Order: sequence, then structure tokens, then C-alpha cells
Amino acid sequence: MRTRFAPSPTGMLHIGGLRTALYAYLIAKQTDGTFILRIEDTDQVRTIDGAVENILRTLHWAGLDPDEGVMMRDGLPTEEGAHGPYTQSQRFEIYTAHAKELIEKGHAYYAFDTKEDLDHMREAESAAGNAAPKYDSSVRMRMKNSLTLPEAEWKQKLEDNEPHVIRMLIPEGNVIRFQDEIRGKIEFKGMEVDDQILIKSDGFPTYHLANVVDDHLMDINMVIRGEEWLSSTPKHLLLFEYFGWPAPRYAHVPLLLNADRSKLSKRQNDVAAEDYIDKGYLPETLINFLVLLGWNPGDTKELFTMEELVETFSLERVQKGGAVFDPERLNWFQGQWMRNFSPEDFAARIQPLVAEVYPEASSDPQFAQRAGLIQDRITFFPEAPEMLSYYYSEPKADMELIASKKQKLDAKLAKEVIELLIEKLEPFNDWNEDALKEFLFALADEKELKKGQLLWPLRAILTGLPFSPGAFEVAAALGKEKTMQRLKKAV
RNA sequence: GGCCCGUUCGUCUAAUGGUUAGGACGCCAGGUUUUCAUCCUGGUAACAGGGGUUCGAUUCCCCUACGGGCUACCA
Repeated sequence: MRTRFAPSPTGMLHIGGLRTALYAYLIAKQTDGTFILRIEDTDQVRTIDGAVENILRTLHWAGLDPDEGVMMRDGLPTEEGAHGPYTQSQRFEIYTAHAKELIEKGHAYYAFDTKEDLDHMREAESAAGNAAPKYDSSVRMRMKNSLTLPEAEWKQKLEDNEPHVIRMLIPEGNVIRFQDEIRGKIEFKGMEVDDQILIKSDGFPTYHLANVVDDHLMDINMVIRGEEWLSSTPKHLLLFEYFGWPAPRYAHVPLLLNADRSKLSKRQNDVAAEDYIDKGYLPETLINFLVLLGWNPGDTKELFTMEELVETFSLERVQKGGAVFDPERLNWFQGQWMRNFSPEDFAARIQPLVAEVYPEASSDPQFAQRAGLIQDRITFFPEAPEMLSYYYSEPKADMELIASKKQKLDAKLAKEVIELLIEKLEPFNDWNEDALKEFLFALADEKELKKGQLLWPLRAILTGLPFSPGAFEVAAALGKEKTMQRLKKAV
């Protein structure tokens, strides 16, 4: 399969776009095919500087590097492949030539209507009770175009460079049927659409023309795109027919929705993939979460690597209805993937982050062991520095933290406990987690203290944090010297 | 308004012409635990409604409702 992802460089990559790209990527990969990236920048007004770079960076982060088309090389966008250029603004002449071909074949025509002409037309149609005024056979003959103007006249207008567009001639009462890979049979009875503009007055093609021409010229045989394109598919199919080209197969993927089931929007959610990168989500998390928003493997497996997805993904198992984007579930996947790292990988990933705050961490021989204690406790890498702060800086444990209502521990008792700990630990030398545990449990029993009454102050003093790995673990990892120092300082 | 698409627990979803309608997230309860988290056990909760077809429909058909998309010289 040759699939493509064809975003417009109008801003950050949308999370729904990322999912569409993922599906297209998976279909290409599982057929040893080609995943192509094409840039659809035919709207010169909405095109934003840097958007292409952002899209490429995000796709790379997600593991969806294109095989062909626009891609990143040495940090700069470039193009590779035999079907280029892959940026539509560089294919200007191709579209013009194809539009002219359609005119010659009688499937398209020049129109010279101004914005005002069209406004008047719509007003008149509304007044006449036509709720959906269209530029079709019912009004076509009253407008200023090469279908109605004498040939000499419209040719003169062209010569005079009078502003004009090229419109596609939509036949009446046509029935278009096609097979959608996800939805099955789709039927449009009577094409109730405008004579679509193919070339705008600025000479650029519209989506419809550029998309069809490029999908053909780039040998795309499977178009995977959002559901919002379903209604325009008849126009595209008609265009393929006009050109005499075989049409690709189409798969329209369901939309991503807000909690209230409206189309996923900025107002209610973060919609840019970059927002999730910035928050610290792993690429594995986002890919895993997104692929299951609209697809399922047919069994109860939920955790998938990209390799596994390439194996098992299929369009037949893609859902027809839209899927609500549920951040809670996203977070669950994040937890799963965080815990999925081997302890070595986990330590290697967080070490640079911790070292940014505590340079000492980069050469800490005990780093791996210390990191291992927090793997189950953090959901995002950026939480790591704080969770390890007490190894590299003096914690601030005030009495407010040390005394704990929940542990039935007031300031007075806390003080006594600390003194007891100092007294008993001073001569204790078997300084490892298990031995400390055994020793301190026995001590609590002996003094008729609840375990929490003994251990909470120890943990609080050693870490200065309300939540952290356990007291024995930290004491062992910290070493006897530092442990005793901190206890003494707390009194 | 018109055209098109859709509808199973709150959410992501499975399955089936006959099932106690399954799993996961969340939530609740319990267990492990010095805290938090992890982990373990259990619980809560769904076939949009109405007609058909059928011995039997959540499943097939029709209608309705609801939701969504499109209806631009945006993609």
C-alpha cells in the first residue's frame, strides 16, 4: 500500500491528525508499503511559518517518520522520492494544466463572478425559498461564466486578466456509490453540491483538485482521512472519472470528540500533539491510547508497541462512531508505559533530568538503585527530580510535616520518637533495608508504638516530603551517616 | 433546511438470532502497606425509543429521537 498523510501547515499538529497519520502509517508498514508525507499549503492565507517543521518533529517523536515526501534531514525539512515535489505550493503548474485539461474535455469552465455577484445570487435564491443556494444548473445559466458568455467575450476577459475561477461541472441527478473500507457501502443520491471551484482566483487549486491530482500522480492507493471528508468524496470520485484515472480506496476514520460528544476542540481539551509532549507523556502512551480510540484488536489485549500494531492493526476493526477523548484513560496508559521500562532504561531516562537540577546525580554510583525506588511512584519523568531531591540536597522537614494527625503523632511524641531513633540506631550497623526493617519493627513492638508512629517521622525527616519511597528504603539508600545527621538536626 | 454518517456501562470497547451481555478506564469497598503510589480481591454500571420479521431479537428490516460531519475562492 502507498498511503499518505497530508496535513495543512496551519498550526500545530492536531491530536486527531496524529491518529489519522498513525493509521495510515500502520497500513503502509504492514504491507511493506510506503508512508508518504505531503504538505497541502494551497491556502496561502492560513499557512503558518514553522508549521511544517513542527509537524515533522511531532511525527518523528511519535515514531511516524515518512518513507517518502517531505521529511526531516539534519534538522531541516527536505523532500525525497520520485513523485515530487510533495509540497503543493510547488506544484502550481501541474494543477493549472490539469484544470485546463478538464476545461477542454468539457468538465470544467471559467467563471468570472465577483464576491458580490455570488452574494446577490444567494440572496435571490433564499428569497425564492431555496434554503441551500447552490452554484449548480439552477443558477449556473444566470451567472457570468464561460458556459453562458459568448466565446469571444469570455476569451477577452481572460486576455484582460479579469479575475476568474475554474469550476467543475457537476452533473445533475447523478448517483455515486462507493465502498468505504470502514463504513461499507456509501451512496449519494443526486449530487447536491456546488459546481466546485477547482482553481481559485489567486491561481491556486482548492483542496479537491490538488488532492485528487496528487493522490493519482503519487500513486496513492489507499486514502485514510477524517470523517469530515466523507461528504466530499463523491466530488473526488467524479474528478477521477473525469480524468479517466482509477480511484484509490477510501477509509474515513471517525472523529475524536470532547466529553460532550462535540468535535474535539481547543475550548475543552488540549488538541495539539505538542501539548501532550510538553506535559511529559511518552510517545508509547499517546500512540497506544490513540490507536485504541476507534480501533480494537478483537481480544482483551490493551498494551501495544508500534511493532505489535503493525502486526495486528486492521481497518476492518475500526469503529464507525466517534470516540470521546478521555484524559483519565490516557493517564492510565502513561502509568503502564512508565512501569514497563526496565529499571536500567528508567534510570537512564531520568538521570539527565535529575542532573539538570542536581548535577551531582550525573555521577552518582547509586543512581540506578535510587531511581528504582520511584519507578512505581511517578507518572511523568519531570516528577523525578523532586522525588529524588533528598539524596542531593538537605530536606526541609519542619514539625508540621513530622507530626501527623493521621499517624496519631503530636509534636511532643514526635520529638521523643526522634530521640529514641537516634539512641537505638547509633549503635546499629547492619545498614541495609531488610535488617533495618526487622530492627525497627521490633523496636516499635518493644516500645508499644504503632509502626507509623515510629516510621513516619523517620521518613519525613529523611525526605522532607509528604509522599516518597518508604523509610527503610530511603535510610538504606542514604547510608547511615546521612541518616543520623538528619535525625540529629531535626531535634 | 438539505445531503451523508453514526448510536452497547459515565468513558474506550467485545460478543451473539437463544449469554448471568464480556474486558479495560473511572468510581466504590476490602486486602497488602510507615506515607503516597504500585499491586491483589470484589462491587457499581449499558444494548436510545417504537414498530415489524422470527418460536425467539441487543443482533436483521423500517420509522422516530438524539449526536456528528458537510453544505466557502478553508482544508
